[in-house]
Amino acid sequence: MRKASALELALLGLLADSPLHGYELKKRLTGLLGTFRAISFGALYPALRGLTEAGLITQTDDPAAAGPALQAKRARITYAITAKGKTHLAALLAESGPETWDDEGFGVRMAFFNNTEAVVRRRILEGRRSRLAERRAALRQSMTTTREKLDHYTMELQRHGLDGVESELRWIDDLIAAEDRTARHAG
Amino acid sequence: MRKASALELALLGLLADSPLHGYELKKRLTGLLGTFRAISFGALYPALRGLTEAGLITQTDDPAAAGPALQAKRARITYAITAKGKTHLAALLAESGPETWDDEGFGVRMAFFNNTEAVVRRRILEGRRSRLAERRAALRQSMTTTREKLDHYTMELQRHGLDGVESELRWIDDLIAAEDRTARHAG
DNA sequence: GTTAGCATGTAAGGAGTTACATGATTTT
DNA sequence: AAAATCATGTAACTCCTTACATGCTAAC
Repeated sequence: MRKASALELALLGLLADSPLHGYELKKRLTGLLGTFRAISFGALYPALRGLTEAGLITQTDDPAAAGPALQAKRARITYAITAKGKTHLAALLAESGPETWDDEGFGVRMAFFNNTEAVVRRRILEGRRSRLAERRAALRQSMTTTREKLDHYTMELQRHGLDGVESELRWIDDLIAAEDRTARHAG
Repeated sequence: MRKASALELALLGLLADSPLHGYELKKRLTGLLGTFRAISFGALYPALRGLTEAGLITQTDDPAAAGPALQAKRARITYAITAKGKTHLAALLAESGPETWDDEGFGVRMAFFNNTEAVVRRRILEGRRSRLAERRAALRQSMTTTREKLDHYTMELQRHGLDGVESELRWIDDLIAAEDRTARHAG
C-alpha cells in the first residue's frame, strides 16, 4: 500500500469514531482540514473507493436512512472502518517523518490525539516543535541579513509570519507541558 | 492565456525588480512563498519555459557570469521580464477574485505592494479582511454549536486556529489604517 | 413551484512532486 | 579529494480541482 495522504488519514480517523456517509464526511473534513484547504467531492469519492478497495473501510447501502419515500434509486452509502483499517490507522498515526511535522500532517494527527498513545503524541509534538524552530530561524535570518533592501510590505509580511510562528511555538510548549503533567498524574 | 498561478505571478514580480537566473529565483521564491510551500526545480523550470513561450520573459545565455573557466558547456541563463510581461504583471496584481484573498494569493500580492497602486492595495486588503472574517465566523460557529462533543485536542486546535485568524485580522486592520494615513498625507 | 441543501459519482485536465540525469564551482 | 552548493533540466506519476451528470428532499 502506498503512502497515505492526509485525506485518507483524516477519513480513517473520522470513521474510527462512527460510521458516516460521504456527504457528512465532507462536512467534518472541512471542519478538520478547513484551515489548510477545502476538499471537493471529486477528491472525496475516489479516496473512499480506494480505501474500500484496500479493505480499510466498507460501504453499506442505507436506504432506510433516506426519507419516507423509501425506494430511492440511489441509496445513501454508509462507510465504516474495518479491523484492518483500524490497524492501518494506528500505524499511520504512529509513524514518524517529515509529513508528521508539516502543517497539514500535524493538524490531522493532533485532531486524533484522543486515540493516540501518549508516547506518540509526545513525539509528534516535539517534531512539530523543532519544525517550527527551524522556520523561526529561517525567518529571523532572512529578516536580519537582507534587512536593508527589504521594502516595507515584505518586512511586514515577514514580521507577521514570525509572530505566527512564535505564537505557535508557545502553544506547542504549553501542550507539551500539559502532556508532562498528565503523564505524572497517570504515572 | 490561461489563469496564472501564484508561482507565475511570483516569478514575474521578482523579475520586475531585476533579471535573475533560475537558481536564484528559486531561493527568493522560498523566502516569498516559503511559509505556504516550497517549490521544486521540477515546477520552476517548466514555469519559466511557459512564461518565455508566452513572451512575458526572455532567456539570455550568460557564460560571462560563470567562474574563470569560461567555456562551461551549459551556461547560466538569465531571465528578464519583457514589456508585455510588465503589462501582464500589472493586470495580475490588479485583478479581483477569490484567488486574491486566499492565503497564498494574498501573500504573493502583498509582497509586491510596492509596485501596486494604492487603490488596488486597499481593495486587496479589504478582500482579505472579509475572507478572514468569514473564517472567524465559521470557527466560532463550529466551536459553539458542537461544543459538548469536541474533545480536548480538537478544541485546542480550533482555539489556536481562531487566535491566529484574530491576530491576522488585527494586523490587517493596522495595515488598512496605515494606508489611510498615507493616503491623507499624499492627498 | 422553485430554491436550497442532501447525496453520489465521473472525466478531463492542471499544477505540482519525486526521482532521475548531468556537470561546474567552491569550500573544507 | 570529498562534500556542499551552484546550475539546469526531463519523465513519470500523484493528487486534486473543475465541470459535468443525476436525482431526492425540505423549506419558503
